[in-house]
Amino acid sequence: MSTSGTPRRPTIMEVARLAGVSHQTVSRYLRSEGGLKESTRERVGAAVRELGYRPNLIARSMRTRRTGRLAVLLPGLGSFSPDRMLVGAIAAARAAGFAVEVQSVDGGSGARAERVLELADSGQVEGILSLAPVVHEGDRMPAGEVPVVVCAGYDDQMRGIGELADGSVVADLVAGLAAVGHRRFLHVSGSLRFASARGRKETFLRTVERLGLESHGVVDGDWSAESGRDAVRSLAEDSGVTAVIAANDVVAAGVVRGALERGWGVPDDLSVTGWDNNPVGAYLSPALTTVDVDRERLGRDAMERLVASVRGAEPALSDGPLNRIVWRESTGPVPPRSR
Amino acid sequence: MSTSGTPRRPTIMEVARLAGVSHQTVSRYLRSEGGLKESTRERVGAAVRELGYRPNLIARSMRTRRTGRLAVLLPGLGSFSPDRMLVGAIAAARAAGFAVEVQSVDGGSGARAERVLELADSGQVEGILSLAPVVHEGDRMPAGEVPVVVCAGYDDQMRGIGELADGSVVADLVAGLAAVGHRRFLHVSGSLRFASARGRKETFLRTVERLGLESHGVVDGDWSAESGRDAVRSLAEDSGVTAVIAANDVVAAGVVRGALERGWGVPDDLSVTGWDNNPVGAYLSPALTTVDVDRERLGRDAMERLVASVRGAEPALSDGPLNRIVWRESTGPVPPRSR
DNA sequence: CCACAAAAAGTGAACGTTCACTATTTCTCC
DNA sequence: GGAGAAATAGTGAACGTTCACTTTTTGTGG
Repeated sequence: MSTSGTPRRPTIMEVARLAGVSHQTVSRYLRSEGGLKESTRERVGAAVRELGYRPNLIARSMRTRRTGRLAVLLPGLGSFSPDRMLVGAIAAARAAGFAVEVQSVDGGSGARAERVLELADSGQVEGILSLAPVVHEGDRMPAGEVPVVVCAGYDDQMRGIGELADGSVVADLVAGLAAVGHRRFLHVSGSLRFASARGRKETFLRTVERLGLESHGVVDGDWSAESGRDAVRSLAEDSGVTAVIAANDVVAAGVVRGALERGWGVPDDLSVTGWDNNPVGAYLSPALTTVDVDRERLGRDAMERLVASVRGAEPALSDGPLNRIVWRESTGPVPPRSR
Repeated sequence: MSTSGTPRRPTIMEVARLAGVSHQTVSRYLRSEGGLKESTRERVGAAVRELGYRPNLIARSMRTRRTGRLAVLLPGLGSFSPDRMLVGAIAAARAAGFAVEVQSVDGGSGARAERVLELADSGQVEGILSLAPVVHEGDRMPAGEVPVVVCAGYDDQMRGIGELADGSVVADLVAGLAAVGHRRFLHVSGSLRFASARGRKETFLRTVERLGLESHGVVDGDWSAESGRDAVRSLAEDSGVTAVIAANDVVAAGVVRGALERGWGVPDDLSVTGWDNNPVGAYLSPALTTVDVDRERLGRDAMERLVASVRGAEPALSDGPLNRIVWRESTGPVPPRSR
């Protein structure tokens, strides 16, 4: 316990005095700018350590007009759960030397657009990453200064990462089922306000066409189990559908339930796939075939794009598989007599 | 598009000039400090609007030595998923006028303790909320200046909120099962580094004792399905256990699986309860009895404690039920012949 | 109408750093 | 060893706000 009231933190000036140099030299030392004689560097370093000096980042921000802070926007409500993505995004930001300010915005993509503008305008952050859709009305785009990256959003910016990667796996899913005889498919999509939902839907349709299969169509859902259950309920008895690609595991759980309620066996009469690898899905009966997504990497990649954009550089995106199909019991060969 | 390069933002000085007052008067206006003549207030307001002036919060921070920012620490890895809590915490912080900086820390509680110290020391945040355990080695507690609240942590600070509330529901769960005849219970806990896991365990033991029931003991798990499955596997044939309280839904799914594998019916031979209300749990067979937790409120309450602590006030915590038992198919009356 | 108090407004410095210069020291080469 | 260049170090101002005062204006009672 020190005896004085508040033990004011030492400043660059005090370090300079102790080291016997000018404050500017200390400043250079702190920015590790080079151009310091070895002996000087050591003296300053010793002074810094002796005083326990730590730079005042706010004062620095004030002078440099850079905050070293990026904002991440989270959807406030709803089933979309960005946890792992957030962790990945934060890790990437930290690795790049940025702090992350997180905001969560209730309401739809319009509300988020408002917040994006507000943030861009505040001068508090150097870039903005939104993990949910953002729609800008008319010309009210954010001022040119602050880059914005939207993940799972309307913007096309993520197309190179999320959508295509997503897509290829939907294609694999369909192809894998086709390989065991399935010909007629149904897709229950997620909320189409999400790029991920749109991407999966489009890829589904493209793949079915490309492989010469039949689509019984797409039911536009909302990521809920109920939407999956309803989709199966409203299927005609003679629809001929033998495989359902659900938007995620929760929807798939609803599809399975709906099928069982109609007396259809899964996978004996109907194969069902999910998405997300919800740990509980492995314990459904039948255990759910699903897609394990490296959400952390998804967030990391998005953040890397943002950082690159802030710095005016090219993003260095990671490679390797982002999604991995986990085949389990809810999928199987097509039934002998197609229903 | 303006013709100049960067359209520097207007400062308080320019507002003052336009309004024909001193910069100090503008400053007073901005802080809505009162003591301004109505006519003056209007003139300044008009100038602010005309210039589109927005205060430079960094400059303000520099002078006031307050950042208006709180930090939230997230566990980097592991099954613990703080998403809804984070959303709640952020909402509460925003309502109180604070921005939130989120950090995620890989590694154990020791690593988090390091980060807490680093943050407390940085002068960048006025308070720290950790959503995962933090253990301080020896005397290296954070400097007195910056309040720290640990949610789901070793600290006793949350006891009034999380643990007791949790506890009461475990008691209800056990009592509910006892009411339909169960006498001998097993608890599969979560990782005991989490206060929530410890709280549920303690309450389980206390309740069993209080109601004059029998505990077959507690298996210390790690929130994983495997730990639940193992717990059931290693149960003696004649253990007499008819009800298992699992730490969460994933563990419960493992317990159910383990029971079915041994040929025990759920709930005919064994009742199983989970925790978290994982949406997929409703579609397990049997559908999982679980506890629906208002995680958002959990986060909000924790943040409210932090804000109160920063301001030296008493926290205004919300009331109403935090947890709600959802009875489903995985629980039922005790089997006629107790195994 | 004046003395005095209270209210309103103004003045200059300070917060802790970096920027844009200038001054000094050190090195290199003939 | 000395001129010139390069490396190193120093000086003062500036970033945009609020703090701690001081000055001016307005209001009040005798």
